[in-house]
Amino acid sequence: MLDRKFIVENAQLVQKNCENRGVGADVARFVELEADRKTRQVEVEQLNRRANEVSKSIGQAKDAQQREARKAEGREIREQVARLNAELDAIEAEQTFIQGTIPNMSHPDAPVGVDDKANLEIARGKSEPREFDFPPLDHVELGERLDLFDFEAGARVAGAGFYFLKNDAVLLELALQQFAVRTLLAEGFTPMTTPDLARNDVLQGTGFIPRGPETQIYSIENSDLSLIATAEIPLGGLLAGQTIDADDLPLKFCGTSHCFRTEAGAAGRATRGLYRVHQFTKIEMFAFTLPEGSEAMLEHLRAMECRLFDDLEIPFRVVDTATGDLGGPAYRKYDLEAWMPGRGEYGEVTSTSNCTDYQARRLNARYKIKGEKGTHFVHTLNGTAIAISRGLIAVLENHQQADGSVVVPEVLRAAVGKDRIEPVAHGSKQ
RNA sequence: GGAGAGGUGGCUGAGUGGUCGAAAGCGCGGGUUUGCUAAACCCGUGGCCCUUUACGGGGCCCGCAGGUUCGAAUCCUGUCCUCUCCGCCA
Repeated sequence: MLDRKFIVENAQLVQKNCENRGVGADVARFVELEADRKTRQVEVEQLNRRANEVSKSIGQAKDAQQREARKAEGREIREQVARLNAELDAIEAEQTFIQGTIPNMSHPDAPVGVDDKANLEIARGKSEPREFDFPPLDHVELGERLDLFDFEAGARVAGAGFYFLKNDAVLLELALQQFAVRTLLAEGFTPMTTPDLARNDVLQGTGFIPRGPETQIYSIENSDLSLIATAEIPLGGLLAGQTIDADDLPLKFCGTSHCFRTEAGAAGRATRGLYRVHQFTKIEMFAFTLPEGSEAMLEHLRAMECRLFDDLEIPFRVVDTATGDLGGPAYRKYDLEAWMPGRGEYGEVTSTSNCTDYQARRLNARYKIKGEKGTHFVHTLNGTAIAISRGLIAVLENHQQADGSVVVPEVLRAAVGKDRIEPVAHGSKQ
C-alpha cells in the first residue's frame, strides 16, 4: 500500500496513476476521510491525556468522597473515548479498504496503456527463433511421443489443469532447478526452499487477495492459510514485522517452491498442455534493498533472467510492462517472453518487478541506519528465475528435431544425464 | 493428539493493579583520564504517530486481539508462537 500522507499530499498524481493503471480507486474519499480521522485522533489523544491525569490524581485524593468523584470522572472520559474510538475504527476500516485498492505508483518510463497490448519490447535474447524445415510440434504432442506427461491421470486425480510429469520430464524439471539454483548461488543469492502455504496476512502484505470471487488463491478451509501462488509470498514474509540493519542490505534470495493458482476467469484461455496449470514448480528470485538500490537491482534480476534463458538457448524478447498490466504492487515490471514454436508466438516465461516500498509497508519490513534515529521501509523486488512448466514448453518446443527427439541444452546435460531425449519405442512404454 | 512451562527494550533478565516505557547487567554512542591500545569512571542510548520554526509537549506500544478497572506488563478470555515430557510418524 501507499503511505497515507503521500496519498493526501499527492492526491492528483495518485488519481492520475490509478487511471493509467485502469483502477477505479476513490482517492478523493480517502483524502476526505484522512482529515476526519486526524481531527478525531487529536480528540481521542486529548481525552486520553485527561483520563491519565484523573487516574494519577486518584492516589492523591484526600478522602473517599473525592476519590469516588474522580473515579466517576474517569469513567465518563473513558466512555467518551470508547465512542470516539468506534468512529475512528470505522473511518480507518474504510480508509484501509481504499488504500488496498490504490496500486503502487508507476515508473516514469513505464509505457502508459490499459493492457498488455501497450507493453514495449526493449530487448531480445541471443538465440534467434529457428527456421524449422519440418512442421514443429507443440509440447503436448512432443510429450506424447516422448512419454513425458500424463494429463489424463492428472485430471482423474485432481481435475483439469493438473498433470503428472514422467520419465525425462522429471529429469528435466530437476535439471532446470539445479541449473537455476546453481547459477543464482554463484551470483550471491541465498537458496531457500519455502513453505508452500502462508498465512493470509502474508498474502495480503505481498499484494495477493486470498479470498473472493476473483481470487487466484486456493485457501485452506477452517484456517487462515492459503496455498502460495509463488515463492514471492513466503520470501516477502521473511522480513514481515522485522527491522534489519541497513548494512545487511541488499539481501538476495532464490526460493524454490510449488505454486498453486486457481486460474479463476481464465477458462478456455490457452488451457492446452502446461501453459496454464493449477500447480507448478518455480525458482524465484527475491531481493530486499535500500530505496536507492532497487532500480539497479531490478536490472540485475532482469539480467539474470536473460542469462538463464540465453544459456538454455531459448529465443525470447523482453517487454517493459505497460501501466495497465502492472498489477497492484509493481512500480516497474519486465517480462521475458519466450518463443514457443508450437503456439507460433511468444509466451510469458518470467516476470520481474520492483515493488519499491509498496509491499514492505503492509508487511512492515523496515531497515535502520546505525546511529540514525528512526526506521524506513525496505524495497522489495521479485523475479522469476525459471517456472518449470513454461520452461519445459520452451525447452521442448525450441529444441525439437525432425525425428521427434529433443536435444537437451548443453547446460542441462549433466543433470539430465543425456544429450537427447528420444521417442520411446513402441511397446516399451510403461 | 495429550500434559506442562513460557513469550518484557539490540541481548540477558527484574517487575503480580497506580509514581513503570519499564530495574540491573551486557552491548552500542559520546566524554574524562591516557604516549597508543586497554582498563576505570561519567553521561547518553527503543519504536510508531500527532503537535511545534525551534526548544519542547502529547498519545500509543511489555507476542497479538478483546475484556475487567478511575487506572493493566501485572487480573480474565481468545489467539499465535517457543520450549519440555508423553503418544504417533516420514
